[in-house]
Amino acid sequence: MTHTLGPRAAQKLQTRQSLLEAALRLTEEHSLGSVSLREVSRAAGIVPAGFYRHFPDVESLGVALVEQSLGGLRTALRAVRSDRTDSEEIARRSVQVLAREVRARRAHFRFIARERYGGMSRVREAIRDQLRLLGDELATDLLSDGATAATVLRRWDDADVRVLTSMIVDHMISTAAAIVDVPAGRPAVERRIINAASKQLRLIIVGARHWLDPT
Amino acid sequence: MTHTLGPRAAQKLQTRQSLLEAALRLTEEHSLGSVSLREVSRAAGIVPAGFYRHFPDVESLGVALVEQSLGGLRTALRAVRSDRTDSEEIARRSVQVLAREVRARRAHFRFIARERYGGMSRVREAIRDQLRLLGDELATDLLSDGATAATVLRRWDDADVRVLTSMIVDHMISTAAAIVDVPAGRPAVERRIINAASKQLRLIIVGARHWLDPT
DNA sequence: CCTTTCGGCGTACAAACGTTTACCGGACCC
DNA sequence: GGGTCCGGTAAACGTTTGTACGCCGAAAGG
Repeated sequence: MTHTLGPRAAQKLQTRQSLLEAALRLTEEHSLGSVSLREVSRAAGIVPAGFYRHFPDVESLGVALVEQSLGGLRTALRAVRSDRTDSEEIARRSVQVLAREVRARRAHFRFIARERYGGMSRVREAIRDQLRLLGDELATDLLSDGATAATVLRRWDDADVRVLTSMIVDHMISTAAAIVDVPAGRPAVERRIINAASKQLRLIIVGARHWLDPT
Repeated sequence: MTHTLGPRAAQKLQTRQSLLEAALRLTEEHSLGSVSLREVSRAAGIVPAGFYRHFPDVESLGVALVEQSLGGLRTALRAVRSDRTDSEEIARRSVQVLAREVRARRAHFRFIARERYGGMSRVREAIRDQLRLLGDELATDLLSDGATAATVLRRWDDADVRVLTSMIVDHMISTAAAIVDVPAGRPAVERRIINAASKQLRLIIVGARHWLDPT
């Protein structure tokens, strides 16, 4: 039901995408708040006034960027979890997929890490919303019928499950930020970070498994 | 051995402090990178040119701010851990102290959260160094003679201990960021965050305790 | 006491900024 | 085929920016 758009709308979308990519490129150096409207327009190859044909201000462009970035991660992670149910396996694969995603779209994740706490308020808000969604999806997956984690987690309070999943999501984003921060072309350092992240995630899982144990 | 300074140097220190506080106040709205030299000078009550008498640029001011902020947290946490040795107790008290510190110097922590990934490179670097120190101190405390955690952790690989402590430090900063993000005057929300953070920290501890368990 | 030091002031300037306004030309629609 | 829509352009505006220069007056120091 996607109406194929005429050359008109297609060209507009493409320019919009140029703006998004330009902003992404520029945020590798300073945060979005200090990227000027003129700067991003220039990098996208249009005149400053043209910017307003797509976004009312830079902040709105940021919100669009958030949705594009984290939306992609969400669908990627959903795919990972759909075919496997063992929690240890899910953990290991999740970190792998995260690392792959980060490598494939490094600038996107740098942007998210940058703006999560540092950005303008509407951008921060958009990120928080997307991360909440990520946590919700993780929770329903962990509680779903096939999941081995479900046998443990079903004995938990619902709120506690959310505490767990939000911790996992937080850890995921921290890991992404750490990977992004590693200087380009140092695979050894990156591997060390991924290794640590896997251990940390497994540690969370072990903790969850023994959460209700006596002593 | 602290030479009491004349009115000359005292006044200079005070102006410097005004600059730091002004920057702290301004970073509640935008990140340091988009705070202009003129803006912070104006807020501190001096003329733009006077700024150069204290810092060569805004970034250097940021580095000074990092040391003041995280230095304070480090000494506060050191005090907490020195008199108690039970890990569960340490965990609970650490979160309490963190919450107290955050409440007492909210702007400082907002600044750290903001700039940790979003800031200018030298500022990010300074934060990373301070957090590494925090992790190191935590590691030696946990391995020290009196600590109950030591009986478990001494069986670990050193690198794994560092993986654990860096995770705890990360979690601490995330918690601080979350507390800071809560709209002012909503103690219920803040309490919920602190509660969740305590549970998460305990979960980490439980995980660590059972780390080497079979299955 | 007389000189040096130095934190802060005032002025200046070129550059970059956000935003507005009028205009162009090709896709769009009837 | 003719009128309308609309993405992009060009020029102009008032502001704010970073940085440089010379000056002042009081503390510091011999």
